Amino acid sequence: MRGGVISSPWKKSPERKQERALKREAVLAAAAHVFAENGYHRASLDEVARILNVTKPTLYYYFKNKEAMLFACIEHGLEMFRSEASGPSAKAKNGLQRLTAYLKRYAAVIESDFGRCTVRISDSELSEPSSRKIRRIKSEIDRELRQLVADGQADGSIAVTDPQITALALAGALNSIAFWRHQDPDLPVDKTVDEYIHLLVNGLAPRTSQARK
Amino acid sequence: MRGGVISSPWKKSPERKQERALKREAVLAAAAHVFAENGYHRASLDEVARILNVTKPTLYYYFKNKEAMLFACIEHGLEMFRSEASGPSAKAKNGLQRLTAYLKRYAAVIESDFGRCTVRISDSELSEPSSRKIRRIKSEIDRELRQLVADGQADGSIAVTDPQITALALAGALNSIAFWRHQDPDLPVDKTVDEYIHLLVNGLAPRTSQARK
Amino acid sequence: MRGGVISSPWKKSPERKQERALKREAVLAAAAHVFAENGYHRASLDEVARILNVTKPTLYYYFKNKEAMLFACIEHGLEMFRSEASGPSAKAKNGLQRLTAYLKRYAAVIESDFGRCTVRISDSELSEPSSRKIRRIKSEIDRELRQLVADGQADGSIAVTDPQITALALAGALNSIAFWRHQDPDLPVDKTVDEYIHLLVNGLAPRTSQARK
Amino acid sequence: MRGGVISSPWKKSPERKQERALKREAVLAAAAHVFAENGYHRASLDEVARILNVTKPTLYYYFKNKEAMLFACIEHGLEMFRSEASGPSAKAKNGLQRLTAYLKRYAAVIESDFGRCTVRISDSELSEPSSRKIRRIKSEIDRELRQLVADGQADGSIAVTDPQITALALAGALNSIAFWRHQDPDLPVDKTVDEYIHLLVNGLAPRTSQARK
DNA sequence: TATGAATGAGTATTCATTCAT
DNA sequence: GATGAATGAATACTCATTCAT
Repeated sequence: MRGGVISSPWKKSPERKQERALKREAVLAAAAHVFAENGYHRASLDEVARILNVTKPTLYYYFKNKEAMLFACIEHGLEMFRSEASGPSAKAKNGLQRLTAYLKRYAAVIESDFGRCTVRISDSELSEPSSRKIRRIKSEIDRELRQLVADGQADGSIAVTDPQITALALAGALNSIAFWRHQDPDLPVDKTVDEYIHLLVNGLAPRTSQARK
Repeated sequence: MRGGVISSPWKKSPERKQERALKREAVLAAAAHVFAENGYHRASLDEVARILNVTKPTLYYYFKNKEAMLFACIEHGLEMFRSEASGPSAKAKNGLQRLTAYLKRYAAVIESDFGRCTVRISDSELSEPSSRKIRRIKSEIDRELRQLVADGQADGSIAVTDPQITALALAGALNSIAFWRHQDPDLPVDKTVDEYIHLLVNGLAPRTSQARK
Repeated sequence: MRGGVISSPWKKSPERKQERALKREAVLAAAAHVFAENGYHRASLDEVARILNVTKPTLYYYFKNKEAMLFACIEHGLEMFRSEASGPSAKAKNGLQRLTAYLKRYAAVIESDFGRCTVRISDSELSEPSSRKIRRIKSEIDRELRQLVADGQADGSIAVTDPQITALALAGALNSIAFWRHQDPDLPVDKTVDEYIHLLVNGLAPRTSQARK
Repeated sequence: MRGGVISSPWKKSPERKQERALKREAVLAAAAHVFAENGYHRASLDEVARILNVTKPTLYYYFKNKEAMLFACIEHGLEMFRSEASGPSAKAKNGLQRLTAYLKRYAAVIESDFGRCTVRISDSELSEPSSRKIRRIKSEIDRELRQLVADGQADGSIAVTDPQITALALAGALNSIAFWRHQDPDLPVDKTVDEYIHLLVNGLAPRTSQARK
């Protein structure tokens, strides 16, 4: 069905020489896809296996658990967010510009299966230890975002009162893309993200002296 | 466990005089709570029943299905959004003020179990006919929100380019509250909502002539 | 739905003065209908109640059990068979004629809900004591039928070797009507029964000197 | 309990080498047994599993559904009827002889679990699509039987007026064996079938010139 | 008498997970 | 490395039955 979306290293025909790591990644990608689409509980390992042209037990060769898969997916997604965070924003002049650039990259990550599944799936689906780890990473990301806001406050390019809540609001607004995106494939993504960010940067209220973006 | 959260008309001791409607509402409230907490699939009717001090089949006396419960929850949640929409915003002068007032009430609804479960649970959990009904109502709400934005545009109190995407962004930002709210009970709700709305109204970028809210 | 088939003494409107016996009969008739249509296990008391415009617990005022209803139905059905057995066949001259007349009446009973449910439903659905009672009555009926065959043998009007098995075959052939009758409502009943009996009397093989019926 | 009736390829001790097809057949045989004994609704998959020394979910490895099991049972039963139909009756001289031979084989099939469950269980237990398929096959079998009767009419070896109803009566008489057979294990089967067929061929009425079978 | 309300027992079904091969 | 086969645990749902009113 969606078999085309993910390319499987098993391929039914025997190119079966790939290294374990590669296959593990393929499993992860397939899992991310299914998790992103259905959420954790509605996602079935049968479907993951089917996408990969593999049988279910095979998945257990690469992951201990369904939960381990979810954990790896989220971890990977968070990694994407973090690596994007430290992206090529050096050239940007001030805090607001750096934040804006970051938000764009953040939105791009959300478009991916890993991003969507990271954003959509609640930590509470995981066991306490895993959940704790994830929350730790998430709060680091939060902190980074908050820091960007604070930086902007410091250099006067951003004017808000509470950086923490602002960070939540920013993330929340962008995260929401993960939820309706796949149902509403008509809306052009790029334009949407730009509009989102424009709103967040400029606000609803009209500006007398347009210092637009 | 969470037995305290919901007050049950059964109460083990037989004050069994309540009308069916009341009990049905209690079932609904319990279901909304469990759905909001766990999502649809992870929610078990056993837990709903336990909260109410009732056995599972009793639930079927009031609802045909698990799905029927979810449908009623979402319908009820949407009803709350809609009735709030037509709230006391008459006094507000311009479009932006009316929109702001609306967003505040919207955020209040999200705080409730019904609101949270309406926002958190994807339509795709429902059967096609039910899903269609829900989507219809949701798009009406969307339209109302969009209309508020457009009104503001018309009277010059709101400056955005695309009212539709703006509406999505506004809703998305507020909806995100439903996802972390219960995990992070430290943050003060009112302040959070105010900050959210302040951000959305004024944007990140500082305003030269502060015409604050 | 099938509410029209059975006339209910409750009638929603209050002619509620009938005697218990009458109502009990109505319950029985409704039960027989549902049993005949669906078999014992697929038959639900909800449907019986619905037909009667009554609630389920009411049925328990007239019968102890679902099983008691079935027992009564079968008992009643068997009673019909037996009373028909002793019908106006006195005028018939010989054993074959009396048997033929009996088979016709037997077939008529099978057409009724009681007959159908008596024939369709296996004794093994009942508890041992009830089942035993029913089997006793059934074997009496068998014996009567067998006797009719034997009588015919005695007066030379019937030529078979084993009256018992013959009786089973006769009953079996007619009973089969109960199974396809309601699905195939096109076939004319009378003609069918006549044809059945003609076959049983004359056999497949052509007769040189047609001493028809 | 009835564990002895069906031999299970699982056998608790692991001779686990059998092919899937074999096991699937074993499941089917067990299901047929339980269906034949209890009817569809009273039959529980627990019992099927118990007979096979297997857990219930295992059954789902071989069949999608309880209904799928029933469908396969009936289909298999019908297949038996059809393959018997085209049995070694070539040597038979005339239509009546061919029909008689067919009826004997038909009766033999009815003795089996598949035959009994095919005959005992109403199509209406199946979903519409399945039911339709079954009805189609059944009517083919009916047609074959009818054709045999008609052939006999044509060559003068059978004298009846309506071949269709005659076919129904013949099948009905034999089918009835499926209903009392297991309750009355004393009666000798072969003799019973012979007697049935003798009755159907020669009729009750004595023949002046005995052209017996 | 009749009913609303509730329940216990049973049943089909799903799915993550294991294990021998 | 991969799979066929099997399972345990959970879960939604049905239905006959009871009981207070």
